[in-house]
Amino acid sequence: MREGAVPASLAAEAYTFVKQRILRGELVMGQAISRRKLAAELGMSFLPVSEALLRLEFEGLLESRPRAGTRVRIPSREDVRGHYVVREALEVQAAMLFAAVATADDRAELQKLAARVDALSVSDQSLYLPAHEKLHRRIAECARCPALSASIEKTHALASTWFCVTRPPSAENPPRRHQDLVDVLVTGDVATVAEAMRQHVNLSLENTMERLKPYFRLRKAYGKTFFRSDKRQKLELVDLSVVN
Amino acid sequence: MREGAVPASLAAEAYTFVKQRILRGELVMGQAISRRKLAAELGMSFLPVSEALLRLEFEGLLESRPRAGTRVRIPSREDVRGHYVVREALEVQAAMLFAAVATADDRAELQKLAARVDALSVSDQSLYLPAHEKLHRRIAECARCPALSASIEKTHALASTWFCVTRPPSAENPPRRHQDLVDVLVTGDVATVAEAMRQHVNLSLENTMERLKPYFRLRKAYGKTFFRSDKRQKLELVDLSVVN
DNA sequence: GGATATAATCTGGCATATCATAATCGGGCA
DNA sequence: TGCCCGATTATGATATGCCAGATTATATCC
Repeated sequence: MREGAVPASLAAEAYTFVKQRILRGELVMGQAISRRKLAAELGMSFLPVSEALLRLEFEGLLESRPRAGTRVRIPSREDVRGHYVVREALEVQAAMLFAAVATADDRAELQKLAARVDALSVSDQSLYLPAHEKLHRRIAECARCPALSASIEKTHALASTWFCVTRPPSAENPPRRHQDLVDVLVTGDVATVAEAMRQHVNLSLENTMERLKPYFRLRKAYGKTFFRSDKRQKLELVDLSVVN
Repeated sequence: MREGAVPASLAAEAYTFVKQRILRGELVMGQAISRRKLAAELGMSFLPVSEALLRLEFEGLLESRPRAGTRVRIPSREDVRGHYVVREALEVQAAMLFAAVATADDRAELQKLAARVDALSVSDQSLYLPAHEKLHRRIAECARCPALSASIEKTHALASTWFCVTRPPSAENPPRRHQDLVDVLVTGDVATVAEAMRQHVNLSLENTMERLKPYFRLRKAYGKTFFRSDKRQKLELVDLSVVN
C-alpha cells in the first residue's frame, strides 16, 4: 500500500488512487466511476485506468457491465456472509500461528494496539478504522507468513468499503472487545486462541450485517441498471435513512 | 470454468484458453508466453490477451516484467509454504462447515469420490488430478458458501501448476489417504474434522515441497532474466532431471 | 401532466500504432 | 574456443480512435 515514490506504472498509480478514494469514503457504495473522466483527472489515457479498475473489480471492490458502466460494489447478504466465512478462516489461522511463533515484543506491542483500538472505538471514529486494521494486520505479520498477510489484507480492503456508513455510537459492544481478544491471543494455547478469534470475527459479522441491512434493499433497487447521474442514488439514500 | 457457449468477451476467451493450457501441462513452469503470438493464434488483438494474462498474473499463475516478458511462474519455497498455509486455513474451514451442514447424500457421495481418488492415485496419474480436485471442490460446495468455494478453487488452480511434474509412483503415501480423511469428515465432530484436514493439507505440503525441490534452484537460475527462446530452459531441465 | 418514441451522450471493449527497454544475434577480438 | 559490444528484434506499456450498446435527455402525442 506504500506509494511514496514514483509508481511503477500508470496503471499502478490509478489503482492506488482509486483504492484510496474508496477506503477514505470519498467514493460510496453504488457510486458510478467514469474511466474517461478519471483518466483526464490523472492525466493519462483511459487504458491504464481500465486496467486499474479491472483489478479492483477482481478484488470485489467494484462491479461493471460491458457497456453500462462501473460503480463501487454494493454487497448482497451472501457477499457479506461469504466474506466473513473466508475472513474467519484466514484470521483464525493467523491467530494460531501468532500463538505459536510470536515473540514477547510482538505480544507486548499487540496489547498496546488493542488498548488504543478500544479507546478510539468510543472517541474517534475516523481514527478507529485504520487502527483496527493495523491491529489485525500486525497479528498476521507476526504469524510470519507473507502470503497469509496478503490474503488478509485483501479481505480487509474489501470490507473497508462497507464501513464508511456512519454507525450508531457503538454502545453495542463491550468497551474492551479487542483488549480481551488480545489477552487471549497473548496468553492462551492454540485451541483457545482459535476459538477466541472465531467468536471475534463472528461478532463483526453480526455488526456488519445489521449495519448494511438498508443497503441490501438498495442493491435490489439498483439491480440491473447502472445509473450515470447520481440523482436516483441520492433519492434512494434519503429513502434509506428513513428506514435506518 | 465452464466454457460451453460463446465467451462474454475476447479477454475471457483468452483467459480460459491460457488457463486450460497451463492446467493441462501444455505450458510448463518457466515457459515464456508471447502476447502477440497468442493474439494471432486466437485471432484477436493483443489487448484482450494482455488483460487475460494480467488476470492470471494476479492469481499467481504467471509472472511478468515490464519490457522483458511473461512466463509461467516458478514458485519459491516461500510461495509454496504460504500457499499451503492459506489453503490449510480455507480447507479446514470448509471441512468444519461440511461437518456442520452436510446432508446424508453429501456424505455418501464424498465417500465414493474418496475411494475413486485413492484408486486412481496408484493406477492413472492423469485421471487422478482432476478427481482429487473434484473431491476437495465437493467438500467446499457442501459447506454451502460460494465465496469459500471460489477462494479454494482459485487456490487449487494455482497449485495445479506445480503438479505437472511427473511424480514418483507414489508408494510414499498410504493407499487410503483420502478415504481415511473422508471417513473422519463424515463421522467426526467439528474439532476432529478440522484436525484431520489440517494434517491432510500438511502432508500435501511436504509432498509438494519435496517434488518441487529441483525447481527452486531453477528459479534462482532464471532469476532476473526472462528468456525468450527456450534453449536455456531445456538445458536447465536436463540438469534438473539429473538431480531429481 | 404523463407516457412514449427518438435523438444525443456516454460507456466499456477492442484494434491499431508508437515508444522505451530487454533479450538476442552477429561480429570482432583475444 | 570464449567473451564483449553494437545492431536487431521482441516485449509490455500506453495513446488514440472507433464501435455497438446502455443510459439519459428531449421531443411528441394523448
